[in-house]
Amino acid sequence: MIARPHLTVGLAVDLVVLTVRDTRLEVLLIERGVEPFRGRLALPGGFLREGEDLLDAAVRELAEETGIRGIDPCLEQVRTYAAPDRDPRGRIATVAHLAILPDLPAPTAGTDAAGARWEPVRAGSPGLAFDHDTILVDAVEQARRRLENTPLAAQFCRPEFTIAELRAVYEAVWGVALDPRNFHRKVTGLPGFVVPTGEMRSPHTGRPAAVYRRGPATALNPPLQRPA
Amino acid sequence: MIARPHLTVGLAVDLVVLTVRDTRLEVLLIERGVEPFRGRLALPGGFLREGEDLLDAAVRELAEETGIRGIDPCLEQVRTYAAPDRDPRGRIATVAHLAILPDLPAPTAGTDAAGARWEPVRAGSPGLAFDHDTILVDAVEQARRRLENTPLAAQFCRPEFTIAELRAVYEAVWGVALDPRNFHRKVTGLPGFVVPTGEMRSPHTGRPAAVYRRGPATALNPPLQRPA
DNA sequence: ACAAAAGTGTTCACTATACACCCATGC
DNA sequence: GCATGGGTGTATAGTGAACACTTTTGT
Repeated sequence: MIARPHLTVGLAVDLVVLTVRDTRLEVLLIERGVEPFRGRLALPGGFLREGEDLLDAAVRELAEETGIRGIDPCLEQVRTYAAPDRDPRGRIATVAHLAILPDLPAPTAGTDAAGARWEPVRAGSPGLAFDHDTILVDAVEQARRRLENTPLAAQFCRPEFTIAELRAVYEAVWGVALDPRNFHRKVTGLPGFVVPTGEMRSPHTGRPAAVYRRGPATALNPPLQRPA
Repeated sequence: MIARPHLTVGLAVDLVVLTVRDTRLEVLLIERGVEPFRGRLALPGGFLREGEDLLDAAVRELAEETGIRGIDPCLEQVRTYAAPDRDPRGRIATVAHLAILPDLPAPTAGTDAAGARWEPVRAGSPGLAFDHDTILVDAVEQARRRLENTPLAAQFCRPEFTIAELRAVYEAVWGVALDPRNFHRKVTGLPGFVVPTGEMRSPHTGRPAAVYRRGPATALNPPLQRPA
């Protein structure tokens, strides 16, 4: 390490906020209200402030730009992007974060954003501003891996949920169909993943489903294997 | 995103360089030659320069501070650390990188480093400078996970290696004993992990072992499960 | 001959999958 | 009753751990 920095950069956080709506995986995007890329879709995010750590900044920006707050911040780093030419404004590095939320009321546009809305995660190229296409792909891949090894999927659900709702999350994120019977046994068998509340919930038609809450487990052992 | 950065920070890379020597997992540390923390052990690293991306900087710093170069840079990001008070010199963020190398000749001290040497990775607190204790723990954990899912372990070995050498890597990094027979079958059975060269190598005593090279696989399917 | 290390075959327990089946509700 | 979705039981195939055993070298 050298005593004096040779270069200072702007340091930003960007957020890939994922949810499952109507069995589809969707991402929260904003329409940029300022240059550069005014009018283009982009991930929410912004610059760090004095005295702020990365997570503080991510939580704050999410609230400012989309009105989403108060959510138990299920936030983790994806990676940092710092290519010299990634931002036309100059030398700016961004630390990408992954956030997983249950289906929520429509977001509200905030500062510097002309609009905020959910968009389905498509395979193709959504044409986002900056290098946000790359960031989105990396974050979705990380979310898929996390579902295998951590109880993260429960974060996509409201605090109380049924096994079928949890299964819908896995099917949406992985893009595969899972056997409802075997899935039920697997997750209820994994210690600490979900705990029953004792209550029941009636679907539109059919037998009522038991209601569960998130369990204390922090890692899944053994992991849920994603079908090849 | 806001048009003008509210804060600029010094951006550094730090390197957790791991190797396996004599069946022990070791990390490359430097003795700091300048303040702050002069004389304390630390991870090699340094600031980004104009026009450099993160990987460029990591490769350059490794060469400058330890004399290690020309190695196929098996380098990946761990995460970014940006707590406001993590560096007494001011607001400095660092992107930690993980590097995996085969056993090499002793490193040479370079600029700003009074010395560079391998140290065993201990469970306790090595008392490194800055927040490097935390970074080291995170990086080792990432290395352990990578061994399960990627052919990364082969990077710990020289270009040509025996299955027993590869097994020694897993045992050192995971800190467990593995069954030589089952391990042999597993890795030779995984498509693309290792490819036989046809040559043999005689150990000090005993039957000669077949020599292998790294295969083309980039992910292990199915993953090698680490014993609980 | 013997020790030591490489590599193979076989057994056994455990796990995942597929799917038949039963249960509880709305209409 | 019947359709619909929730949940359980069970047969079967596949996988991983344990370990006896054979092979090939140095001394």
